Amino acid sequence: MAMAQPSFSLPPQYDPHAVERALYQRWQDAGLFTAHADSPKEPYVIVIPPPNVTAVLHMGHGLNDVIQDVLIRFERMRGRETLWLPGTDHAGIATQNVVEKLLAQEGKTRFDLGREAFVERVKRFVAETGAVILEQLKVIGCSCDWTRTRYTFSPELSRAVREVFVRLWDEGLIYRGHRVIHWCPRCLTSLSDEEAEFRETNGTLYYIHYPLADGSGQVTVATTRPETMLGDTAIVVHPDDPRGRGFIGKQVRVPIAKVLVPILADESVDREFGTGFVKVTPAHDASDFEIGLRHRLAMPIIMTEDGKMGDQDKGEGRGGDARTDGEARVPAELAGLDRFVARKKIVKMLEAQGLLAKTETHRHSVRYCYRCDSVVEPRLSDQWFVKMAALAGPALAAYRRGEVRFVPERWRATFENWMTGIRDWNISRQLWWGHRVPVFTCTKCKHQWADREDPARCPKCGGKVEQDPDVLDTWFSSWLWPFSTMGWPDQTADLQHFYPGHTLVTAPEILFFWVARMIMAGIHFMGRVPFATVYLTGTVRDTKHRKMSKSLGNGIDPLDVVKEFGADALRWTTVANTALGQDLTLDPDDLETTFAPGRNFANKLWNIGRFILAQLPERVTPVEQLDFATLTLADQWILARTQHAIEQVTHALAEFRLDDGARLAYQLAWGDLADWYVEAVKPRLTMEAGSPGAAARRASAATGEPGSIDAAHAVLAHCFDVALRLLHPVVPFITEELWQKLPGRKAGELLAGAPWPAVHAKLERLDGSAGFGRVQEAISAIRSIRAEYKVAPKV
RNA sequence: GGGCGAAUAGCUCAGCUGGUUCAGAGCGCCUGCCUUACACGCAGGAAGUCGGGGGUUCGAAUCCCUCUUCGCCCACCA
Repeated sequence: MAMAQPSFSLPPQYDPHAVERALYQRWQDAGLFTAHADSPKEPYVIVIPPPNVTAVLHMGHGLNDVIQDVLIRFERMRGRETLWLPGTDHAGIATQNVVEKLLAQEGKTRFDLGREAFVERVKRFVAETGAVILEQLKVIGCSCDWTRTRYTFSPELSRAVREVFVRLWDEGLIYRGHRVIHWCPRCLTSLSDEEAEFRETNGTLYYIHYPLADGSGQVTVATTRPETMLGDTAIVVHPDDPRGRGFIGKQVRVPIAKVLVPILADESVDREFGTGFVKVTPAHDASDFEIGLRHRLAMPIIMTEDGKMGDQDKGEGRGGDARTDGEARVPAELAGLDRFVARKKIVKMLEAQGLLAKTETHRHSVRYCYRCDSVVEPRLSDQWFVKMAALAGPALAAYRRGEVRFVPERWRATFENWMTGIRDWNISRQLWWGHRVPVFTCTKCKHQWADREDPARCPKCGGKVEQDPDVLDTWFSSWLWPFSTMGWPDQTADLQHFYPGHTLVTAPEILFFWVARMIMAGIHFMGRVPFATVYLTGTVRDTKHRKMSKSLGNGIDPLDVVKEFGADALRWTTVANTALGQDLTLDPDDLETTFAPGRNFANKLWNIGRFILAQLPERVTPVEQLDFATLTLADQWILARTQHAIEQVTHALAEFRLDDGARLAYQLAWGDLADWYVEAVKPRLTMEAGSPGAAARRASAATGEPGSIDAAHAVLAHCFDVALRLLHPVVPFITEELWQKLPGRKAGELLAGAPWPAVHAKLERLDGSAGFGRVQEAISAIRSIRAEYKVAPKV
């Protein structure tokens, strides 16, 4: 008796490339990603952390954006009006650097072009190559609302930036600060505290003798930056330090600079460190600056903006010993030398003069520019600052009222710490690429104000007006992102409907840069925290636990992975391997091991689908309409398992435990449905055709029970359908492709827009006796014995 | 100097409020299978004193203390 051979029209191997692009297009054409501000549905909003316009997709984005997409797709299926707002950041320093490098290849600098032409050049560059990354997000399946793509430097968002600046100005929260800031001698701009990152560095501690002016001896100081001695205007010692006794009040001669400076008492000196005597360079060290203020010291700048030794003594002194403000602090032999070259030379000079006491290796934290890795040079300068205490207070209060929470929770302490000890924010950058500081000064009456529009002349005296040449910190536009993207300051429908949003997914590295500031801006300008939950991801690392980075060359290109394994494989590995907030370790040298599991799983689904689809008739009875009395133990078991999985997966995803959700759904599809149920119903399904009586009821080989083909079809269709829905947020392509093929599909119906499965309580209760569990145990035991005694499977 | 995270099978990691889904998954390894959905597969199997040491408890991978080793963040480490 020949069995009917099921004819499978589908190939046995799933080919992601054959379907991904078209499916994405279908989703988009169906308008599934587009949010509607007039929707009666409850909104669910995520704003994307805008990647730099010059960025190309790396695994960090991959992790971040896939997590966001899983959440968005989950909530979309749960019936929320989802808005995932995409966009890019103009990335002031980063982008300017990129274009400057391009210019350098032509042998030019930005100064050769001039400001206007340079900005035009950057604009052109951004227009040509910018937003590549947004296209890449589509390749990995991100369901962003592309009708709402935003850019931090667009006219609309620039208007919001300007509005915010003017408001803060009018509130007195922006001021001109004269102090030592972080200066990047390569980028030629100031940096905020956050942009000057600490890095442990092996340095040298130089002990240098400073001879007393009266020739009665010398004091010795320790410094890691001997070149700054040219800007010394005092030596300080702790007032209670016995070593200082007899020295305080005397003068020393600063070697090489050949100026006289006083020895003063200051309580800030740490008596445990060095010699107890500290050289004070007020213009080139933040704490020395404080000392300088206390003692009204002169503050000569002894370096040029690009980090070369140069006599730029602007006579910043406010009293003090005016005689020490030498015109020639920088001797000719040092002038023009790079600071590190000068350091070596100065050390040699000191050695020659017998003034170098000793050197020690010294490991300490040095600040580096976060964009170009240059050693940051502290430098006295005038910059625009935002008073942060006024913003942090209300934000912290809202946070403590529980209006925003962090997952994982452990970030609480870090956040609160920073917020309570917050420092004013240097927002001016000496760059050309960015929002121009909207501060205007009358050349005639010196009236200074911030304006929403570019004024033609001074409103007070009608005099000529000059705009501040600086631009704003990139993050000064980023911190407005949750509402500037929705049309603020206009009260748009989007703003009213979609603000505040719900979840922010981002890397902990930008907790201070961005997240904290968004919370402050949200509270200050909108009166509401911009999101209820901040999900802080882990970091993507290689197997040596090094952060993946371009410079280390240990990165994985997500697009390579898509090419080789498919987008779902990339997403699967990413999601299934990242427990909430834990780092994601991937092996760049073994993509096969890293991404094959996802590819294999997609293929498994494909084949479960092939099998089931080959069995199912045109019309399948909905499970709810089955006569439960006719269900076999296996039927009951898989139905109950499926309901249980719905509960578990839903709970896991709602709690941001995406890895659990993914694994639970995987277990349902592969472990339960494929491994057990499909095998259990095979005998029922593949029996002889043409005998309606026998076909209707026949013993199931697994349980010895009767079972109808009808029921088997219904159960298979139901459980597979549920599994596809549960898996869709994680692996959207393969699930959509298969779901499309299931019987009863209406035209235009898409899984991406289908409802999330609900638990049928009736079905869940079916397996009360745990009957099939015992069958499974028995079968496993028999298989063990068979394997042990090498019994052929068919015997 | 302060804070945080990690240490579980050869590898990468789960294990959420302590106890019948607590010793798990994937990969790798061993044995047997091209069983008419899938060898990107199926069945079976070996493999961990849950970093060390104390403690709380009737009971701890799970809670407390401590130590060790990695890693991260913060701090005016001249």
